[in-house]
Amino acid sequence: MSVPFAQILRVPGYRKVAAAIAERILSRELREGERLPSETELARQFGVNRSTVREALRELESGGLLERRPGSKLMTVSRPQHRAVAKDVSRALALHDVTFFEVWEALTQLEPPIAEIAARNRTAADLDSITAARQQFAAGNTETGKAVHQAAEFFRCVGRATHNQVLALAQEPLLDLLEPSLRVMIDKVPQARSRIAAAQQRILEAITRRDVEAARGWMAKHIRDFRKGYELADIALDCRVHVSPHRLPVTGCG
Amino acid sequence: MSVPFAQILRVPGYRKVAAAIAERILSRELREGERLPSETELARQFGVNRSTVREALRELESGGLLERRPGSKLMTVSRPQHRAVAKDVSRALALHDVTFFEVWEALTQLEPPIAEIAARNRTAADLDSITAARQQFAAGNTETGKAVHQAAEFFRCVGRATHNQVLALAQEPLLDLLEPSLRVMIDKVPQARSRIAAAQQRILEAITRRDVEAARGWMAKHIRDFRKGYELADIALDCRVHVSPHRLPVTGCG
DNA sequence: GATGGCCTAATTGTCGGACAATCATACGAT
DNA sequence: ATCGTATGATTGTCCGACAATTAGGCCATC
Repeated sequence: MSVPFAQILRVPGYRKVAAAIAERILSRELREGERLPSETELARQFGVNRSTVREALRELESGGLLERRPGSKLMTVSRPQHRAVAKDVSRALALHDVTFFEVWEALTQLEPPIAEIAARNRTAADLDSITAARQQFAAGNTETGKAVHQAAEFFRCVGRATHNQVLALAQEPLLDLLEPSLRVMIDKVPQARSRIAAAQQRILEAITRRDVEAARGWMAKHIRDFRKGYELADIALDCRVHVSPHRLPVTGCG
Repeated sequence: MSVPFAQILRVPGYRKVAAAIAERILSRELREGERLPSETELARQFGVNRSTVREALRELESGGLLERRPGSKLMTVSRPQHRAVAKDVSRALALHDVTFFEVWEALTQLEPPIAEIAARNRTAADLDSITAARQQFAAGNTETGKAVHQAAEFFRCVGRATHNQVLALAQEPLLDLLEPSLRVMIDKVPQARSRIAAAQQRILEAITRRDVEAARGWMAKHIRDFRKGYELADIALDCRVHVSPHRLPVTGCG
């Protein structure tokens, strides 16, 4: 057989339009908060129909490059929010049959360094937010769903304290995937709440006195403890993680 | 001031349709590869216009939940590809003014554990692909762009060898963000190629004999070396990373 | 001067219909 | 069995339309 021909690629117009707008955003030609022209105007400029423009806008909107400020009509340029991007990642991982063990292993590797760097770089404001998260969890008399959310929030605050966006974003999907199983665990294992609260306390103390070694060590122990909790709760480590679907209706009740 | 009222939320139809389809995909009711009904049929079922359905499809398509098999008309359900998701993450990070230092620091924390776990879990097939990637880079007489891509490919192969999708996906955005600056570095620092090749060789050897300590250690050194290279190339660590925009035209030349 | 009401124009969300180009499929010819 | 053809389905794109909402200007009132 001779050299195969390259595929003929037909790119639909809505994708070209989306790509053109996306390029201007990525090149900072369009800056955050800037308002996009109206759909009619865009259609005129690109020389396509408004329907085509709208399909392109949906693509950009879904990617987080455009958003509509609440109560506003025109779309504004925006930077994809970390939470939204993380949701996409965790959704992808869940669809790829990621096991709980994989998530736990990643946490094992990622969280201790995060704690260490947080101990090194944290500011007073970071301490405040971590403390607040810890206290909210330690209050403890909340329902399971909220408690789980608060436990995740503690990790998020520590992640932000690293002042490294890459690390902070990297842990977000893990927290998403952790959440559902953590909910089961907290319900099933009576001592889980107090153990988590104690771990948070020690981590917070270490970060407070900038003790990088202790912060890393306690965080490592904290993660190891999770695994024990899962075993106590009879949650198999090799079963698939799930993810709550409520992502697209960011704006809730229709 | 009294308790503020909740915002009135009006969810447009195209988003409801997208959410409804996404939910069926996430719940595995619609399985991968399954073909979606035609737009007309979907419009009939949802009781909306075809234009509305199309906007919803663009949203799902952009999120990677739907794709069109090449040369096919109907959309099929798909799981978001890791590469595509990673592109979104790196794009988001770039737009959030992530500095090169942050990327490097994340690599410092993430890659050594990946090498260690790869050394523990690698199969013979993994060794083959890592070896192939190493050889392609070591051949060395390629142009800069290709060389950079091959260097990243080495990391990818090691990541896959961990058999942990979470870790493998976590490093992908870092490689995307590394690429542009690595291109500059390889061009400016003459000895860069050989040093990278040597590091790859040692890492590969360690992974081959399942020496987890050595794998972690050499990888750590490899990453530290990157930093030296950047200093030699006069690339400031606190400058923003960039990302190539060619993401949306996955299908190239229009 | 600030506030609130009112009017007009602009904008979005949605609809209906239309058509060319392409794809899927069955049928028939060689 | 392979190739050409006819037919229907599907997508990409267009046009035009309309209700609901928002933006912005103008004016009266306090």
